[in-house]
Amino acid sequence: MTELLLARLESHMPLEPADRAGLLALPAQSRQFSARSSTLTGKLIDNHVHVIDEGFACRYRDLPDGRRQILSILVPGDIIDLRQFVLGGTQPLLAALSPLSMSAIPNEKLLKLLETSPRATRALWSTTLVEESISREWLVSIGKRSALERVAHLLCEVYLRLAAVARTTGPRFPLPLTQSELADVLGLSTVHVNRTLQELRKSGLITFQSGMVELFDFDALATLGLFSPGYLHLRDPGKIKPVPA
Amino acid sequence: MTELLLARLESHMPLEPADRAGLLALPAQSRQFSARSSTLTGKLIDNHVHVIDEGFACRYRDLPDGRRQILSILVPGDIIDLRQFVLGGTQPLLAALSPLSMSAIPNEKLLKLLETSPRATRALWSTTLVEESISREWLVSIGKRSALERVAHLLCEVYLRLAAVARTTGPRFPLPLTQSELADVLGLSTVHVNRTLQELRKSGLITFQSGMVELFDFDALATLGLFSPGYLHLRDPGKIKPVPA
DNA sequence: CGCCAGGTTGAGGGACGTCAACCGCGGTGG
DNA sequence: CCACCGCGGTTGACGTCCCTCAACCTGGCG
Repeated sequence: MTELLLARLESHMPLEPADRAGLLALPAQSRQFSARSSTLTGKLIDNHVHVIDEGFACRYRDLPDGRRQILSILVPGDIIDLRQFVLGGTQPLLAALSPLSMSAIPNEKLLKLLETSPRATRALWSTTLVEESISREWLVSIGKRSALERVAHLLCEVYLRLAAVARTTGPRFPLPLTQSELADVLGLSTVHVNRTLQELRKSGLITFQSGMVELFDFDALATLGLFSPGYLHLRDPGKIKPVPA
Repeated sequence: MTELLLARLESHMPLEPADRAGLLALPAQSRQFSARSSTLTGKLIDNHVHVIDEGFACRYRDLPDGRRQILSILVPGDIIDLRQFVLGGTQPLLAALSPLSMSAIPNEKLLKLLETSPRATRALWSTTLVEESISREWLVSIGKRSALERVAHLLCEVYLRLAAVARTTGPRFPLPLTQSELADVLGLSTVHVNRTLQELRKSGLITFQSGMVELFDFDALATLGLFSPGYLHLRDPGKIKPVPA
């Protein structure tokens, strides 16, 4: 099993050596997905739980008339189909936002681990609770934050989430979303996202070109977006400090 | 432990007799809260998980400048502080929307059960996943649905959730929210909620007075709100026909 | 009887959406 | 090697859904 998932689990709650060993003993089959923005549904291995090793994906829901809402952005270390595994039923659609590399763990192996390790179970449970916490913060964004605040908030969030899995280089990080996809994340129109990004650029707070973001002043952006990192449940949120302009 | 919680757990996934016995053996202390719209934070019993037996509550988040977003509506059978129990950290604020009756289960008893019953663990895990699923559907509402659609959708959701715990009487059910609170649920202003409710009343679809709702045509409301009940993960969604796609 | 929270109504405004171009660029094929 | 194509980004004009502000109304309650 991937080290990355282990780091993710431990970033939310501590584990004992025995749990760690059990998790590391899980067999993982590596799998690549190249197509961008294509649906992943049906391409994942049945009866396996997938962990993103590299790349970005998203969950989304379509309304009958073509409206689309992106429900979550998935980054390295995120677990794709835990909720399907636990809850069953139908889940939101999945799409790749970039080339993806994933590890697939057979459900029955995972099930066996969960039956013997309550702490590992709680660690996995925790990851789904953190995701829920993020969903809720997005509710606050879409419900109450202005367009400018929403964009600022999202950039802060993604920055910290990527920093936690060492996918940032200083103040820069990849965010392979088109402005239209960003609009579907934020509950805005493409045009308005465009104008909002321009405003942030003109303020000298960010750059955003070809899927790469640079944050020139994280603190200012956090203030602007009414961002406070508690909801991400990172154990060391203060460790990451931005590079000033 | 309350029968209600057991019914809730089994409404999402089947349990074995042993699990059921373990859950029923949990000691529960009953607790009443009378004040309406007051914060519950600090009034719950520490190191206990609470289950709502009767009444309504909500989770909410305040922004520094006074904006408020209600993140979830909690109805009988919902578990209040499972995520605190599993994940720790800070959680959204809680408020009572009506007089509340709750059962409190000591954390350590629950912990002991979870260590011996993986299936009960998954059942409880499932309840948090269903809540997440609801949060996500709210994201779709606030992000993409019009005001009229949002109100219609919410009423359909609450109706089915209450029906699942036998808190509806025919087409009528309690919804003890002011229009201003409804606005904070739906990401709208109070005034616009008022006008939207009037429109639904004039269409003959609903009545909504002093915290009681009556749905005259659930199917029409579901169609209007682009409502499809899958996300609630009820095992018996009734004879409600879903909206396609 | 008066207060007050909640509900209702109207006028006016603003943030964001829609529509429709146009641009720049990488990919592709002739 | 260049013409073409199409997607993503940008811009302007205009429209609208929803917000804000500010009354006023209503009913329950002390």
